[in-house]
Amino acid sequence: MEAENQYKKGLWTEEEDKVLQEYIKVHGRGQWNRIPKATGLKRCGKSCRLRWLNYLSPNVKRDGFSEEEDDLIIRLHNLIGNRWSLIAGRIPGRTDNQVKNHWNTHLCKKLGIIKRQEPARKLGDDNTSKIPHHEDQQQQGAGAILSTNNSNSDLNFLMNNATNSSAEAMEAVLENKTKEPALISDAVDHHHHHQASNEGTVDFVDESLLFSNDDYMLINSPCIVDFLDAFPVDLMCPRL
DNA sequence: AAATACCTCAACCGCAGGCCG
DNA sequence: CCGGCCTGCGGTTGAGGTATT
Repeated sequence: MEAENQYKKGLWTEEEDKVLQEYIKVHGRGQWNRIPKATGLKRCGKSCRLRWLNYLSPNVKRDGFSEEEDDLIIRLHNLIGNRWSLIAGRIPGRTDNQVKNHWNTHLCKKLGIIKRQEPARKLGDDNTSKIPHHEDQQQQGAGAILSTNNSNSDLNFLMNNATNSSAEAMEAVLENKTKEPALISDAVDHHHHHQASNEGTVDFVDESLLFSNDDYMLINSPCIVDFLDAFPVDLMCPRL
């Protein structure tokens, strides 16, 4: 209780920023909880981390979002839902907070998405509501199916409701995800094949394959761009 | 010019998961 | 295995700025 009160809240001052920057210049990132003790800064470690990651880090871009970035965010959101850190990780210079704010303030409006008042339907809880409503898909994007929790039960749901060929594709992807990370192109091929033979259905791809390793799955790589092109917004949100 | 409404985004909060002793 | 600590994530809040009345 008392320990919490010793920390300041609210906007950071230039002075505080300088102190934090100096500390990180010398000691590097991490060990956030040591910062208040080491520097005398009246901020908790969590606050220091957030300030650095969202504002002070030289990697953070401060200018407005470009059309390309918007497009990327929309596509990724349709694929994986509110996984802001994953989305931000694919957009150089953007933080999860920036992406989240940008989505909530600009892109929602742009897409005409209305936030639902009722709690999100829990997958697996209710058999009668397992298949997403068309209306829901319109409002939140099919990616919202995956947004709350990509648990095994969700995965089972997806598998159960996928068409045979897409389920096979998923299985193939899952089998290979621990071995060859770049099998995404196979998934895309599979998708194209499936799309050609089965118009109007929605395929699924395991996000852990997509985002499992930062070293090889850069969003700007031809591979991931191909993949995103294979999942256009209108496919994921059929009547958007 | 003042009051009010609206918008944006930095920061906070609570929770979950990983790590370590 | 358990508990404590740390980090990271997503949802939410609210201060400050801007637009409107």
